[in-house]
Amino acid sequence: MSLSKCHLTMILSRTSQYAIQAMIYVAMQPRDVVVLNRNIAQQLNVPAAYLAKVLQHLCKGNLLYSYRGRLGGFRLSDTAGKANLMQVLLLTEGPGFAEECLLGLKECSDETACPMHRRWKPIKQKIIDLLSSQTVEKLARAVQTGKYRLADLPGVVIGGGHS
Amino acid sequence: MSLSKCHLTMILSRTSQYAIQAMIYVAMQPRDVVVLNRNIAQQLNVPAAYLAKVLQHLCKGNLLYSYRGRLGGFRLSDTAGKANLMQVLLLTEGPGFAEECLLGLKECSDETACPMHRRWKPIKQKIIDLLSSQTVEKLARAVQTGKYRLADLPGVVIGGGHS
DNA sequence: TTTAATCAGGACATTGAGGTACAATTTGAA
DNA sequence: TTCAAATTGTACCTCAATGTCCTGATTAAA
Repeated sequence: MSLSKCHLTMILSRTSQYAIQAMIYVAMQPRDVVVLNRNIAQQLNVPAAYLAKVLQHLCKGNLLYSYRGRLGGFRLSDTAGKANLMQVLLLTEGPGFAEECLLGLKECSDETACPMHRRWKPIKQKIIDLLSSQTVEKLARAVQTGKYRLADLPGVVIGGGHS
Repeated sequence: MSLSKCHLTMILSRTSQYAIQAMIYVAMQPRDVVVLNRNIAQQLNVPAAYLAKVLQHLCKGNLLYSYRGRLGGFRLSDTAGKANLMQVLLLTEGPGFAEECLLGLKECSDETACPMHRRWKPIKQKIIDLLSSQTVEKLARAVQTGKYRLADLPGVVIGGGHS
């Protein structure tokens, strides 16, 4: 019986969580600093090889710039600081990830709804509003003040790249 | 690259969705009617063999009674009508499924929080409140009025068991 | 020009959720 | 007593998400 031993998804995939954490971490660095995948993975305590793929994806979506070769690494794209979490999730979860019916019906709209639809809709909207209102920059600053943590380790360090 | 082709989970696993749908469907039947797994699966348009496992699980959690042999089937347990969705999800998602940090941190509480914690917490509470307030019986009645749909097919039929 | 460091990308391994198949068991009815 | 119909339980299959590994391309510095 493989039921009820679930991985506790609740909204965001592991991939999306890594993506958001990484974006925040990169945004915490000075703008002229290029950060290594290795350092990001270390600081966030996530698997480096997998994180590399996620970062690659964020590059394709123009949220990060990557530099190859010696002294290479990643840095925030010019517009990424103002990017909100919905924009990040658009890349990692795919478009329309917030459209789904709570009970899984293929058709579930105001016209033809599941019995949870009416009460679920405003909550879903609140989630979307929250994710849309939080920018990468804003979250990075929140962590820098020391009030919040990013990784499981307390006190994520600034630096770990080369200028 | 297998990223961004996700299955659009958003909160509930397929298993949980099946469980809730099935509970509502069974609750729509007259109390002395025993419903066949086959009929539930047909009406809800979900795979019967898998649904059987989910139902089995709901029996272990005392939300359903099952009767074996000829004229066997499932019916609501004595208390299940008053059961709310959190109680169903407790079985399918496991305990503590609503505890997790949005960004995936192992440690994320009021004392040591991720940068989303403060704003996420009230929304999570709203979700929990909603799921706690909706009982199986209430949802079943809502579908019976015809205002809401349960399955992808419009108009789920009552009956399909034997008394 | 060589070398070291870094990302890019493909191939592969692992894991768990979702799904299928079938034998064992129980039970009502002929 | 026998049989058919039903659940139970177990074992397996499939697939996508996650994670690992390795080779190649690229670049700066020695």
